[in-house]
Amino acid sequence: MIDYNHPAFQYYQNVSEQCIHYLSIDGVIFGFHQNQLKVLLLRWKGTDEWSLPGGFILKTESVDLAAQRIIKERTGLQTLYLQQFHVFGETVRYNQEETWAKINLPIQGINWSERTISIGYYALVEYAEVVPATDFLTEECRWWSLDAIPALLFDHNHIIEVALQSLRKNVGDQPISHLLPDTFTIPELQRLYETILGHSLDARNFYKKIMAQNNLERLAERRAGTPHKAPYLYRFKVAFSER
Amino acid sequence: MIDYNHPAFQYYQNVSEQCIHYLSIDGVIFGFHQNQLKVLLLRWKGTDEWSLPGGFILKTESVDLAAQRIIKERTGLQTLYLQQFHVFGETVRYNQEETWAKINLPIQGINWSERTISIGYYALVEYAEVVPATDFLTEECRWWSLDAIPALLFDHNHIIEVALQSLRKNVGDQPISHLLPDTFTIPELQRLYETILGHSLDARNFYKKIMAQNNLERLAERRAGTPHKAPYLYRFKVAFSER
DNA sequence: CCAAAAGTGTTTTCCATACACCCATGA
DNA sequence: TCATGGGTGTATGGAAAACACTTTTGG
Repeated sequence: MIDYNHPAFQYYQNVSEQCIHYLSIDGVIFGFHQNQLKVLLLRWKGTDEWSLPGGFILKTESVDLAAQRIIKERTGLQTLYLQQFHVFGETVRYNQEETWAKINLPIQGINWSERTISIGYYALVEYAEVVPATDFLTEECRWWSLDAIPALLFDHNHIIEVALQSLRKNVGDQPISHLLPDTFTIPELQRLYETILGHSLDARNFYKKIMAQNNLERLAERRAGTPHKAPYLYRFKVAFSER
Repeated sequence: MIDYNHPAFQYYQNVSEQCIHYLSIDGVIFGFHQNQLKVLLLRWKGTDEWSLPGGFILKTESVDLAAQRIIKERTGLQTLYLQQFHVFGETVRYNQEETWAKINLPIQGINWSERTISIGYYALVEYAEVVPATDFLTEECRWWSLDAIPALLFDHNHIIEVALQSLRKNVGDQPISHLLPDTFTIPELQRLYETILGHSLDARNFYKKIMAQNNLERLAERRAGTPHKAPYLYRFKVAFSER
């Protein structure tokens, strides 16, 4: 049952010593590219199975910092906007046998998680700055469009769903700027809101509302290389983007 | 250091075996009485120190059910409206030595929590139905008005603050009816909203807004025994209160 | 009759929505 | 020149806010 030479064995042994049992973190990393909201997913070694990035909390580490560490490792980012959004605490969150069979790991015999309570965090990151990195259990890390996400391992489809609902509900408070590059156009910003909210917005009303907040400054340049009329570039005013 | 005969020792030994380490639940139980928002607090045996009710999660129990169990034990209620609102995961949430000295318990030597991550839940309950009950570590359980809460043990003042912010933010979605008795008056309902929101409301606008939701039915009777004009009694319509 | 709270309607303001035309650009 | 998306103002409707007087009751 247990392959003591499997790298996962060593990993879980370390985790078992240094981390808090029964508890994990799952990260829903949102990015925005080509007018689509994306999440970063990992493909497990030797399989076609995908999951969210996640990890465990060191006994000496705050939960927020654990989430940062875990997500920094997958994105290469130094600074992160993170938001805790839900604790998934059911005793049976998914079919364990089925899942372990899928990921082909000899960990069902290890005295680690009969169950796991997961604290969900979502991150808002700038797509272009992310350098996706796998961990040693996975062999591919890449962005998926929200509307094309496959059936994931564990209950991760559900977690993404809850993360999105939470983001949607709180979109007014959140620093959406983190999802965008330094400069962007108003139509791009509108697509972002539309994708998060899940419905289209009126361009004129959107423009008015955004401008009323007085958070953007228009640059002299316009976006070059578009097939049509070149849109102006904007940037979040510093006081705002520093939030 | 360790008094093996102390009842707390036995308790923590059981907890240590059956419950998840490093993790706890704290409950902010909101009630409403005499036009004031209240929370249920516990006084620790032989001290003047108060804290929120809390407890631990059985290894075999879902987090939501653990919260229900813990709060049912302190309130005697059979049904509860509960809302998970935040995870408090700092490594140092309060001064442990100081706190343990205050509560006068010989648990600092027990191999239990170097730290505790706490999942915060708030409950909305009907004040009059609650029969406050102590646990074996405490000798008094009673309601405190939100604006008269003393300095509490642990970081519980902070937890209440965060719970209140969360309730305030979500007040529109929450089943406020759980905080009220079966029948109540419009001014009472208004006081409740005012207390949660932290500012006063215009009675005429409030009346219009509440009535526009079409959730209340006016009863034939009025509230008796008031020193002034007797207000009508109302009740939430069944379809609404069943939510 | 006086003090205090209950009960109620109208006006105004503001925010959200609906809506259409011209402009710039690349193909 | 045409197709496509960018950029912008005005008018309307509905919700929220401002606002005051009459009614009821106990003392």
